[in-house]
Amino acid sequence: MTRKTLTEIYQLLFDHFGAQHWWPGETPFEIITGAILTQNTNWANVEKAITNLKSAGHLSPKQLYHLDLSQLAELIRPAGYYNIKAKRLKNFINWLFENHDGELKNLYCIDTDQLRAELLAVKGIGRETADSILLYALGRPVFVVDAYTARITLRHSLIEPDAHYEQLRELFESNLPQDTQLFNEYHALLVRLGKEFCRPKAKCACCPLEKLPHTLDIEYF
DNA sequence: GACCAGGCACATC
DNA sequence: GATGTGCATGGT
Repeated sequence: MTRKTLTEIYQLLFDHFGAQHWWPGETPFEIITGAILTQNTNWANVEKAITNLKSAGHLSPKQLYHLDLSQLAELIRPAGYYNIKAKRLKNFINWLFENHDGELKNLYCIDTDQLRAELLAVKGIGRETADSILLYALGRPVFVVDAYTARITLRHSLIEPDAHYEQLRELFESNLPQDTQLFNEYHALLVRLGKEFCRPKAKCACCPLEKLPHTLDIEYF
């Protein structure tokens, strides 16, 4: 039995699926908006909401800052939970204006741990959303854990069933080089794998790495 | 019609 | 700390 590291597993996924080109968004602010809108929501629905915001000329911190809450909610309606997500977007914008002059570029010089704590203090931004913002919008080497990550690692006995978010994050961050591009691609590949092979009610037999070439001898640590 | 989707806050025990 | 619930649209 060949033992494979998380790095080697990554290589198998990359060789199989190729680059995923995440995050799908043209600007850091679009990425942040998508991170909030995609909470428990299909990405296709999020794209519709983002298209609405773009078409209406509201996809910037300053534009959103001045946009009425009910108007914002209507624009993002396709993304679901539109009332609460409108508030969450406003909460982020208000934090940005009250603490950082409304400029994303002012975040670049802030220490990652402090920035994460500030983001988590914004109502509506939890661990996954904060880490998605840090990694994909701000380029910090933070591993993003999501439902797919938990499901895949659990089904392959990489973690205990009762493992928490931070334990999952630690698993990846402590066993991989602190490399933003690697974390970017790895998370995207896990999502790709999860979407295709690791549905909630699917059994392990149909699930992930067994289906990939040359992976039958994987033993996780 | 049921299930699912790149969560989070809050109430309750 | 663990568990349950509300939030909602749109695709399969």
